[in-house]
Amino acid sequence: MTEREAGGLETKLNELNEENKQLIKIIDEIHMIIALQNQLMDLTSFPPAESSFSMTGKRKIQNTEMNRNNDSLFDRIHETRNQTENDITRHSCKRLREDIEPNNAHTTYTRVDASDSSPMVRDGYQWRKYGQKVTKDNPSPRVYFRCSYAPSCPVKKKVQRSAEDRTVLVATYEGEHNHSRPSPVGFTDTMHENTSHPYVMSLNSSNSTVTLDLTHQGLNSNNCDKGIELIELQRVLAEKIASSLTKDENFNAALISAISGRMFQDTRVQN
DNA sequence: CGGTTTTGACCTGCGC
DNA sequence: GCGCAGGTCAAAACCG
Repeated sequence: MTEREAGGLETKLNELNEENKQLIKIIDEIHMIIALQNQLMDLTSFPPAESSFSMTGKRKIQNTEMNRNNDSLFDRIHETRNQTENDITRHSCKRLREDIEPNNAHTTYTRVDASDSSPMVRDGYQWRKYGQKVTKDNPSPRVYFRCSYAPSCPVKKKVQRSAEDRTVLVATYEGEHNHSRPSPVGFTDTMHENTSHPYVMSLNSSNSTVTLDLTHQGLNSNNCDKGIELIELQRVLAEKIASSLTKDENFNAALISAISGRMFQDTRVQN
């Protein structure tokens, strides 16, 4: 191989690396939108204040605040969605994470191994257990966690297995972390959790675009049974997406290039 | 030894 | 006022 050919290849690899980074960032944005959508679904699924749903005084206050925040959350989701669609089109990589950090209580559903008795939901943050209680409507104990950064960080979460499907962990988060995620390791787990809500995803492999339709809100994530259905929906969607992508020659070529580029980069670092 | 987990006791709100 | 249920506290045990 001539020096000129090697230089050309290296330039191309660098370009592919850059494109790969942009794609990763776009995927991050998509997951952020899904997380935001989850919050919206949870908020909109709360019963109205005058409903017969039994709540303590604290819960009533929380609901009032949540309803007040709904309009602005709708706007933010719409705005974020539009921005991400534009970003995908032009391969922009502006991050949205700081803008859409959750500010209210929200619930996530996580499917776990049935043999796994641990109530831990890995979400990248460190938690300290401070209580456990068996509730009336569920034989599985509800476990209470506080953020390890407490008392400076006010975030709490409750984790309980679903009464209907014990392979599903229902985690309810309250408050907002006032610090950065201590470790990026758990982030993919969080994304996994946060995909357990309805959305319509379509793939256009010919021009390498992915479109998320977040307008589909026919399902209510507050209902546990539907939460489980959504997990199944998510699984089917993921399979279809994977199937579509692996059949696409352009995607495969890009993936191979990206991986080989990364390997080349690692080799250079080691040298 | 310091941080975390366990677990029974205690507190609070709500319905009757 | 009483009982119930959910949430929190705090001392002891545990662990790295």
